[in-house]
Amino acid sequence: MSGPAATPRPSVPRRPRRHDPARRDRLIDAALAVIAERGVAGTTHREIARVADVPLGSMTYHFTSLEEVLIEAFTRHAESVARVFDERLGAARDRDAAVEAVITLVSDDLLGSRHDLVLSVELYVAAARNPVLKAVTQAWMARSRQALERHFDATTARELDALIEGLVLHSALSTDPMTPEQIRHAIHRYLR
Amino acid sequence: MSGPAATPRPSVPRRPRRHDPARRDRLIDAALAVIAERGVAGTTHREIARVADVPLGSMTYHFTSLEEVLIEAFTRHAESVARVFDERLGAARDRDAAVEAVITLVSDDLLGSRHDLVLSVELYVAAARNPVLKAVTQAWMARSRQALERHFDATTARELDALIEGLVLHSALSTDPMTPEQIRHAIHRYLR
DNA sequence: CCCCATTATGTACAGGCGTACGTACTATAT
DNA sequence: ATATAGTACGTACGCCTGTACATAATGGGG
Repeated sequence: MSGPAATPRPSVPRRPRRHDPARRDRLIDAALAVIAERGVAGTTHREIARVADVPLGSMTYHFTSLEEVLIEAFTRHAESVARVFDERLGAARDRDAAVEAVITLVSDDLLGSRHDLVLSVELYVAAARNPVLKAVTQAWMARSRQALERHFDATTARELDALIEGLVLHSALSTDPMTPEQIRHAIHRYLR
Repeated sequence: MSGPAATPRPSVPRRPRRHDPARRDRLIDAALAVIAERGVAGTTHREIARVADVPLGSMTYHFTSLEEVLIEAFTRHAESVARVFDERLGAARDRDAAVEAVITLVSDDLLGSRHDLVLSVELYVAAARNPVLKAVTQAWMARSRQALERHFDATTARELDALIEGLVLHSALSTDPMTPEQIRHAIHRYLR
């Protein structure tokens, strides 16, 4: 019989170590996926680790606390949405084009992704209790308003921003969300 | 020496039993207070019991689960806000008065209470994952729209409702919330 | 090529959680 | 006055959590 030297079969096999330089980034994306699916309340170290397929210990190595994970995740989300906002409005060359950009923004970008929609509302709630997240939210809002001010005066930009917020949230929670035509109608009526 | 009959000093004194018929109601209000202060995520049987000053066992006696507590609490919140909505708009006798009612609603009733504000956003998030709470939210929205339709056509009512939502949420999250004059300006501009 | 700082991995621990349940008390109907 | 249903109270159990930490492996700078 062969000797006991033939890999004594450890009761719990240690999984092979992986070379994974972008792991921290992946963890932040995994966190966003978990938040979108289960909410901040259901977001745990273990669940994020499961989704990203890394051991639990990896979470505490890359982040000092769960709060840090949430902050990094929401910062990334806000940045991502704000960038789309900037791009759409930056590409508009006159006021009419800007109005169309806003309609597309609401109908396609914001309402098109349930993922992003849920993340935004989760951020609003979290921001109510975490000063850092509140700052993240405010920076995001300021950036949106600034993008609108490329085409509209300050007062209009602020009010239009609020209207966008309302249209999106309202549609998100409704059984029959507003159609793109209805979105268009509302925005045109306000800007008429 | 006196016999051991002289109340043998139980190591943990049992608190006196109280006659408390309205306890279940109080628990729902306590739940709303906890949700407003700590969020749904921080709402536990024990915390609600602490706030209401009842033992833990009282929670499981009056409610079959924590989810039931949340549903009852949010239902009460929605009902309370909807009632104010109804009353304000019901008292308006013409369209101008209705416009004023909407402005008061946003400036005073909705933005005036941080408590209610937080509860509403918490409900939105919870509704994204709980079908019962989603129904509660939708019934509330339908009722608001119906109240508006006493004075405005259906399309205007829906759009105005969205604008209200946006103005409130936007102000709630901002460092410098909109003043009543700014609220008035936005609503008049949309309805002009 | 080798060293070692960096990264990966598994596990232990203390605390909080929802829920179940046995017991004690009391208001009310009889 | 007594029986009973309803309510109040305390506590135990198993599970999951965030976090700390000991150990192992690797790849890039000298």
